[in-house]
Amino acid sequence: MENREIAAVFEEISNLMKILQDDPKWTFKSAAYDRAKRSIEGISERLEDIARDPNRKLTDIPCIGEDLAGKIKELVETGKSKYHQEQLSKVPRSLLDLLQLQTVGPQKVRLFYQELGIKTVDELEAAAKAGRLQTLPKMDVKSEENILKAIETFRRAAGRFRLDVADAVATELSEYLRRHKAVEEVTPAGSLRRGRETIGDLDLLVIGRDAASIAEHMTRYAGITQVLAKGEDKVSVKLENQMQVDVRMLERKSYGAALMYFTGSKEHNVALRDRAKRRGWKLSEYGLFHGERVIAAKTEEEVYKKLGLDLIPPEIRENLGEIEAAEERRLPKLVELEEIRGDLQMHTSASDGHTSVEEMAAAAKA
DNA sequence: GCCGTTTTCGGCCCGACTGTTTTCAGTCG
Ligand SMILES: Nc1nc2c(ncn2[C@H]2C[C@H](O)[C@@H](COP(=O)(O)OP(=O)(O)OP(=O)(O)O)O2)c(=O)[nH]1
Ligand SMILES: [Mg+2]
Ligand SMILES: [Mg+2]
Repeated sequence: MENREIAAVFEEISNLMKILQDDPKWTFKSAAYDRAKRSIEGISERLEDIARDPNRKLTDIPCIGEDLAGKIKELVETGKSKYHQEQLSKVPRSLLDLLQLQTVGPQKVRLFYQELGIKTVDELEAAAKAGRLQTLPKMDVKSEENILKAIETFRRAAGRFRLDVADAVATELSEYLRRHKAVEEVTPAGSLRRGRETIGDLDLLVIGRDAASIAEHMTRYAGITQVLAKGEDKVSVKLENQMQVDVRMLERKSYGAALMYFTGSKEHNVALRDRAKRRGWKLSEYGLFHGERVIAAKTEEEVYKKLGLDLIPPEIRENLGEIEAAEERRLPKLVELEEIRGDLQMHTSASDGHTSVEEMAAAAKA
């Protein structure tokens, strides 16, 4: 069984828990399955190999404890997890699709299912078109329209974008934003700044004087098909190529804390905020605070320093040990673009090449 | 369900936007 299949099972368990809500600690357990899923996705080695190796421990993997190690073993050995199957048997599996829709979370999935017996996206669409959703508590015409839009988006299933594609869009949008006179600085953040291979959406941090007029400027960009949300501090839009763009406006005095927040990852942010909290402080996108007093906010380096950490490069901000390394001043020195002299790839007779490693080496020497 | 320079039990990040909330719930970043 492949890692991504195991991750998919954990994701389903997490989502089923949110829908079922029959475990008193479902919020935390669901989050634990989520973290385990993300942790597994970041591992290059096959879990199956670790599970079968008597000298290795699955519990050495972050966010995997005794229980989840057992479930991984069970999945590797039998291809199934009893607990997963049990949870699946309680509700129709298609409810998991509903949870993928924007503006539809666990509470609404439960509401639609319990009140109207809605099990599938098609059934939800029919109910929305018939105006049956707006009669429900916490619902109205607008949220019903939003759901119909979300269903359209879901059917087009944009998926994730390659880093270079997202980078090109970010460059163009940044140029557009900078044309507005209230904009002082635009910094691409999120998974793009972390240099991930694929990008789910574009996150742009904008420093400027007049957030409201910047938001207005953003929503007038020509390539926009839908404005998902627009408030005083942030705007979310959908572009023609189905890419979502989240634009967050903040003041320059918060630049460092803001960039840390918007660069993430989520897991890294949660770990840092927890660390601040333990020290009696509070960390948010506005800064690091002791009560009302600002301890640090202007630069990333200052905020990390006050937290007792060396500046962590965006590429490794995943809460997979980098915080401990930064604390002990043993962060790795990452390879820089200028240091890359070229790209070399060779196939030898060990796989599908024609000559042996020895012959290749001899030819290279000659 | 995981995890530990305050804990092996008892916590688990913090804030913006939307809708109708009249004091907040749900969803999302
Ligand atoms: N503190 C905190 N920050 C969050 C949370 N969710 C997202 N963020 C921050 C960190 C993320 O890197 C950043 C952008 O959110 P995204 O959902 O776009 O995630 P990201 O860009 O990391 O990945 P993506 O490729 O878009 O799926 O916002 C959260 O629940 N808490
Ligand atoms: Mg993103
Ligand atoms: Mg985003």
